[in-house]
Amino acid sequence: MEYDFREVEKKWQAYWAANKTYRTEDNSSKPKYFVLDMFPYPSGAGLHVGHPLGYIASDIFARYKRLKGFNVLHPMGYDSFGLPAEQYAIQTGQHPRITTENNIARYREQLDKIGFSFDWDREVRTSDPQYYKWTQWIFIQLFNSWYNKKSNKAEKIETLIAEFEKAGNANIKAACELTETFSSSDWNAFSEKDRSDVLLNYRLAFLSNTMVNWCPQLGTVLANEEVKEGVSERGGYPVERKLMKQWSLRITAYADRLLTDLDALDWTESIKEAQRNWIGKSEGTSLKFTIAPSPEGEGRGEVEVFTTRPDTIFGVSFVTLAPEHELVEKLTTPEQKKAVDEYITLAKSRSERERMADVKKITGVFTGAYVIHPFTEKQVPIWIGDYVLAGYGTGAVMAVPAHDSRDYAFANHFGIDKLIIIQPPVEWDFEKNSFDEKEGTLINSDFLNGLEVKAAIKKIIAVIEERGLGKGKTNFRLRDAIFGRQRYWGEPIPVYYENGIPKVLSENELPLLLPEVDKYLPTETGEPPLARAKDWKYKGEFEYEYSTMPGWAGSSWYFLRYMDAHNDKAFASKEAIDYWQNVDLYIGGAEHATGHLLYIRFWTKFLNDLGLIPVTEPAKKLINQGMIQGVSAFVYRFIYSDENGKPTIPIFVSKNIALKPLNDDVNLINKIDDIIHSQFSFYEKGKRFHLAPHNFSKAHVDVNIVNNDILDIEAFKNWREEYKDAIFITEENGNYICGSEVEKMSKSKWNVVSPDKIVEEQGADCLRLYEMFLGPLEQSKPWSTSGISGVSNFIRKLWRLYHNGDELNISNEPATRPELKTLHKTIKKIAQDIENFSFNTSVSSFMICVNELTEFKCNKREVLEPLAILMAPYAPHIAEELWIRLHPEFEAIRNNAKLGLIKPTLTKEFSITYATFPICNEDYLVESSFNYPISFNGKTRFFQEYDRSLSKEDVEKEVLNLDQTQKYLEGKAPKKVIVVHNKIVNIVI
RNA sequence: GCGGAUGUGGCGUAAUGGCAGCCGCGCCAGACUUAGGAUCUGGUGCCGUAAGGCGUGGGGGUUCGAGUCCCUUCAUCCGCACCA
Repeated sequence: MEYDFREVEKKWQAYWAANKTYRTEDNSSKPKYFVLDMFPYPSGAGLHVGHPLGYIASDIFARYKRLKGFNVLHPMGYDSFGLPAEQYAIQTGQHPRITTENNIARYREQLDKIGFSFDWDREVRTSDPQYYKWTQWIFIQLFNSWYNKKSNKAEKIETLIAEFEKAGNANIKAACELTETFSSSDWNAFSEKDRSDVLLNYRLAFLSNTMVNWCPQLGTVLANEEVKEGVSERGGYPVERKLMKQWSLRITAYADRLLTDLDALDWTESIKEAQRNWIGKSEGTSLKFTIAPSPEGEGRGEVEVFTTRPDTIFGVSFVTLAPEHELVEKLTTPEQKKAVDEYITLAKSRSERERMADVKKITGVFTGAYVIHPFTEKQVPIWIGDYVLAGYGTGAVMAVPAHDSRDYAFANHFGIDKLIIIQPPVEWDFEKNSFDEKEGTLINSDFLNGLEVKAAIKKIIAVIEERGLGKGKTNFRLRDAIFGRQRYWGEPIPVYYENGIPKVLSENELPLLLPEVDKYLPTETGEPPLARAKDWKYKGEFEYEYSTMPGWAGSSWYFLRYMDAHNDKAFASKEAIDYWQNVDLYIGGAEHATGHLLYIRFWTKFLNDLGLIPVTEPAKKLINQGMIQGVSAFVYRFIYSDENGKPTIPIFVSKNIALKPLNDDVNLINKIDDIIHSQFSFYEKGKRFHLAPHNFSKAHVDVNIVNNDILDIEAFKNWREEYKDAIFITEENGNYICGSEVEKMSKSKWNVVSPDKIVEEQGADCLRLYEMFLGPLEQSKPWSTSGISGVSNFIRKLWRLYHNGDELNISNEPATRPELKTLHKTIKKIAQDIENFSFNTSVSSFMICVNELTEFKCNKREVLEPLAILMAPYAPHIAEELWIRLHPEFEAIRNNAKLGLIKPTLTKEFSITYATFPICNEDYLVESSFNYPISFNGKTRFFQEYDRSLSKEDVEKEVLNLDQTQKYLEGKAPKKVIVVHNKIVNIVI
């Protein structure tokens, strides 16, 4: 009888669950190993075949480590706060909690069918009050902390207050935007509100007026990484810039550490590079320009710019301010006021998307004001341009058109002079381009003349600092992380307002539960949904903060919660944290490069600063699995309407007809003509039909009703009510052919393939092996099931190796040397592959191994028992079944297991999960002779076998004496003979 | 524009600087047969009857020897992008 995967998989899944086979103990004499997957957001579409890719890989690794004698923590949970459930709630009124719970139940069911070795006793859900209690708790710690630049870490806010009381803020070096200094007596005289305002400038969680990405359709602000190409990542709605009072986290305080600590991490270079890019460290100089006095002679202060090229100071021909710059209003002359006001209104009205779409479009306006060049004393005009960003540097730049391409474009557009002050080392046409490189010799630059660029930068910084014009400064592209979302389905921010002063809840008041609301929409006055909650007041009196935390809050520390998931005294116990430390192997998608992976590092460093955890990084090693893309299917709908402009019964045209060039369409016109004539009397011939490509609309169709591009027409008619009576124009053979395209797998594209079908039809082990067999883990690839039969056959072949018909057929005789060679070769390969995360090559090694053993007709226990263990990480169900069959003495246990009668402690020992990974004995791999490839000028011509112990010199002698060698030498003497011992012989003629 | 990655049969892919194409799919031929999406055997990079020749996106280089290292160029994918 064939291997019955359905029965076997079901049996063992029930057994593992009943006996908690994968439960992890916190205290163990074994070394620890923490394997973590990025937990999923439980979406309504369920698990698709892309999800398990990473999970299977991490599961293999976790199982391997168990076999290698490690105490493995391999948990799973859900990132269960988020937008889709809330959008669904808005549409249907169903509480997001219900939606989320349903989705989680479905995910769990799907995950269970794949045979993962997760310790479900440690499951976390970010939307669980027992979990988000601690998310809120960490927020409170952030609120109660400031960043001390002297000690280079976060400290309790009390230390800061104590210093203020003693000496004001003069000696404080903090990550802070506040520039005014105050003395201790000032501080002591401040009102409570003043103190609160001052402290907000220092707190790591703080409230401030900031430019935010506002998405009107979603009714919320978004973080920078939630905005892609000017539209929201979720939903694709337009995003605009807006000034709002918002909670933020001072991640910029950690910019330098987040950057430098990357070097020591075993993460892929591309992720590290993406983070470096995102943090965007840039070293330069701040520089003050005095504003030329007004015609009335009054001084008007200074404009401060940031530049990385202070050496180009003599090439400055104008200064540009961002439209939002605070000096704009003050500077603008009466004559220019109208133009400037118009420009600023225009700049504001442009959405982010428009602004980004026409990056090349140069806009700007002259303010009418001038600054005085600090060295030449000449007047330099001040312009406004939206190529200057308000949020970066000082929001103002000194423009050097000859040596900066953006300034160049601006100057060209407005006809401003360019001053060439660097002699490029190569021929350069300044009529065509600016010369931006940091090389060349300074000219027309007074005391910098003759210096090379690098030397000039050094010298000018010294001069600038000496004259007090500015100083060396480092800027980061990284912005503080906006933390409030005007949404319902998230963690409430544990803050209330007492007389306008924000205050945090105390620990024993946590969790601050998410209140019930009547609708999940903003209020009529534009307040977030939480403002709808009835009688929701702190101590019945004070208003709570109405915004909730962003999606990334809960995921920024979850790895710690797995260590001690049910603790209600702390986010995790000290013992658990000290034992588990941090994640040894983290597997997840590369799309989190600048979001989640930056935030989780930030929170880890923060918690470390407070002495709460011993590590400064969340994960030692990170692997990014590739994305499994979907192959979308399309139908081509012929667009037409009746005389009232209403669409009538849909007509779908098969791909090859729809995509035919225009001239070939006569038949189609006639065909559609006939159909229309027979169906609709109102049709006027020739009036509405002009066949052109735009007559077709291409629409996604559910890939599950398409097979090899052929549409299941009946299923399609039932798919949507409006297609019930649809008409199909098929290919000649009667098939309707769909178009196809590779796209990201998503519900909206109807290309989601769930793993369920494969598990149902081929088994979980087959899915696991096949997903690994697909190719290197880190590579993205479109999903395709062609080839799965190879894996399926392999599993049956493996089974037959252990069985004769229905009976187990195992011999206790000693194995032969070739059999042992095959086994040990495989042991070595599998161990190497797993450690290199090369799971695809493992699968082919298994195939080779089973093919060879089948050929040997090997049924020796000495070989087949270790083989079962090797297979166990990849195909745990069949391996477990073989294991118990190999050990008939476990029969009683097996029977009891079916009844769920066995104590967990007892069963664990009998599960293959806790067997010992076999050790490769190299002795079996070595052959006594080696078959040398004999090559001439690098081309292999024939082979010759020699004893491995034969020396290089003797091999050379022997080879040269061979008849075949003489044949290829054609009587000539070899110029050179290279013998690489036990590898190759190359004869150069 | 900057950064990261990838280019190998019909397809997915494999090769510590040492026989290019392992393993699988597909395809071809055959065996068995209760006719199946089963199993087994053989073949399958391209050109050529063969001997042989040509082959890892293109060009160049290092080397006895290059898919692999170096330079250059092209193509595709991903991330960031007016960051001064």
